[in-house]
Amino acid sequence: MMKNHYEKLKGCRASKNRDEVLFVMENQNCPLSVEEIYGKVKAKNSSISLSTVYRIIDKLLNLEIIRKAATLEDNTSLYELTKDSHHHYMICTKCKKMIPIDICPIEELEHKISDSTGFNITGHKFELYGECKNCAQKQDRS
Amino acid sequence: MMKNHYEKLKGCRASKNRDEVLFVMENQNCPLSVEEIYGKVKAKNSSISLSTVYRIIDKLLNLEIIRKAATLEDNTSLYELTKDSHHHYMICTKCKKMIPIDICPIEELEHKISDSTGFNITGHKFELYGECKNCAQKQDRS
DNA sequence: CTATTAATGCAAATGATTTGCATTTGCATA
DNA sequence: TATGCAAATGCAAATCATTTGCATTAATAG
Repeated sequence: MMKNHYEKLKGCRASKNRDEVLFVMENQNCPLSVEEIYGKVKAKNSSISLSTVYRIIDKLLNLEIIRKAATLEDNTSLYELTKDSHHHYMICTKCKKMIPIDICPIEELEHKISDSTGFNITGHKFELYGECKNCAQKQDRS
Repeated sequence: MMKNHYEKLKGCRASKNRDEVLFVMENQNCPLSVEEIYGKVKAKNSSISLSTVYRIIDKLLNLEIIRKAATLEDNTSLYELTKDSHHHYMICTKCKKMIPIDICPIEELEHKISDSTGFNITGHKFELYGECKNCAQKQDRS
């Protein structure tokens, strides 16, 4: 029975399923879809239902323990722990590999734009799509 | 019967529906969803089916007469004419109003990132979300 | 004018996500 | 420790944007 160390979960009732989801997300180096999390939790043994994963994700989002990290071109959402540093991704449209981009060109822009428009910016989306080196090479052969 | 002036449609068979869709998009100052286009075309008179609009959008995308301009937080896609200049939007999460941003911080970045990673960047997504001045004021009263 | 095939309409399928509802379970408290 | 309530869960059904199968209509090449 793992003990989680999330201050933000203080008010919450204990839940094995939620712990499993968090465990999966802790031990991952890139954002995951709900379906992937579901698969990984089940693979470990635990029976869990897909809708439960969705509800856990929803709760973790509200508690800001996780954030939506990116959206694939097919609109599948990917999530990552908030404690991981903020960054954006380059997403290969072929193999779906995600490469973190260490630059966030947006934060400084937000202020400028916010000031000049009176728009209260609460979030932003920034993703690059393309082909990773691997997939580009594969295609050369065809 | 309007005559369209799209070189790119040369190979295509004439279609009143497609003309209507293009007409709607021409006379619009912000990106539209498929549902909105559908509504506007029908409002004018013409009977058209939603799936036809989807197919027309698909074709216009392929011909690069339109592009996907943004995606709302609920994943609805919005489209605009390619001939309109490339820009991004600030989207009010309350009233859905879209305010174009005249800066695209990404194009110059793309080269840098492309060079350093070997990633062949073909597209990007950049959107700001927040509350517009109007909606922020309304909320103050509550 | 006629054959070919793109364009269309309609209903059903998809796929991610959400929700209703009955059941289980954590946990505070009697 | 027993009891009750609310949160967590499972399952199936509902949603919602988008796609697709299939039969029909219509544009246009020859």
